[in-house]
Amino acid sequence: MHGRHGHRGGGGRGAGYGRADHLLEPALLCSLQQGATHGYGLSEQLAEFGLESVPLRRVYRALQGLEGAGWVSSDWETSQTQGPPRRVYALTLEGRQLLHDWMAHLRESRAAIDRLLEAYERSNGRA
Amino acid sequence: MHGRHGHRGGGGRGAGYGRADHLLEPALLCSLQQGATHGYGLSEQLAEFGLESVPLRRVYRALQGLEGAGWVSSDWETSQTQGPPRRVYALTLEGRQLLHDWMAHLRESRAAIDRLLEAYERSNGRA
DNA sequence: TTTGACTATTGACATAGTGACTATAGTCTG
DNA sequence: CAGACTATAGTCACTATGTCAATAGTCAAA
Repeated sequence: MHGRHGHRGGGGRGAGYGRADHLLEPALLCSLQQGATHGYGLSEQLAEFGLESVPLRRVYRALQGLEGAGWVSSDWETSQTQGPPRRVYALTLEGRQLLHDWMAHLRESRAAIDRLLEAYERSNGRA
Repeated sequence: MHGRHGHRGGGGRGAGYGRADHLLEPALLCSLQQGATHGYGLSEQLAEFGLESVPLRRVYRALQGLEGAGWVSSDWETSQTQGPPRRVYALTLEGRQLLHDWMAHLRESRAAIDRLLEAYERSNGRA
């Protein structure tokens, strides 16, 4: 049996074994924690996390997935835009919980990376 | 095949956002650095890196991919096994270089995770 | 010697995730 | 009006992964 972190029913994203998986979704949720925004704007905020080169298409898809799972909700904003209508996303309560869990998961990922890095330097006889 | 891993040289390469991805391949290369082994054995060694729940099938596939790219090489070992013949993998020189690059990449991933974790704790008003 | 547990690798098919290209459409500036 | 920028989404091809199962050798107990 796999030690997956199975909670939250949305069948979708199977993070599976991979400790150090996508940073995109957690980064989006983290941004949304500071206030609702639309995908295009979020895409620009990703630079803060070093995710500046994530394709826009992927940001939108991630948001659609997050919404499908109930972790964010969206509404159209038709005025006050600098272009066509925007779909503005907001964190749901469940999303807030997920974000919390996700952060714990990331701490594990970081620990796994550390173990690997240490093993490399050890067996490498130091650089 | 495994398109990515544009690594080495070209600063460009599509990466960038995919920071914290697979630990499996680097972990395999890291293990192989300490001596050649077969997939089944490697699969057991993965526990050291916290990757105990990676499906065997995936380990084999990863090794096939690594070999296809020239980063490891393999030979059959028919005697001295505790079962059927084993395919024993060894790091190539290119694999050694890749491992080095990969570790640098992992340090970046680690930093990205840190940034995210910090942003979370900051905007979260601390837990 | 047959059975079952463990070792060991791989094939095949379905499905999920991604990249690249394309379509649509509103706003703003000149 | 043209053209740049804002803003979101469809589609298709390719890749990665999950899952089930096939194959096969060794070893120890019944």
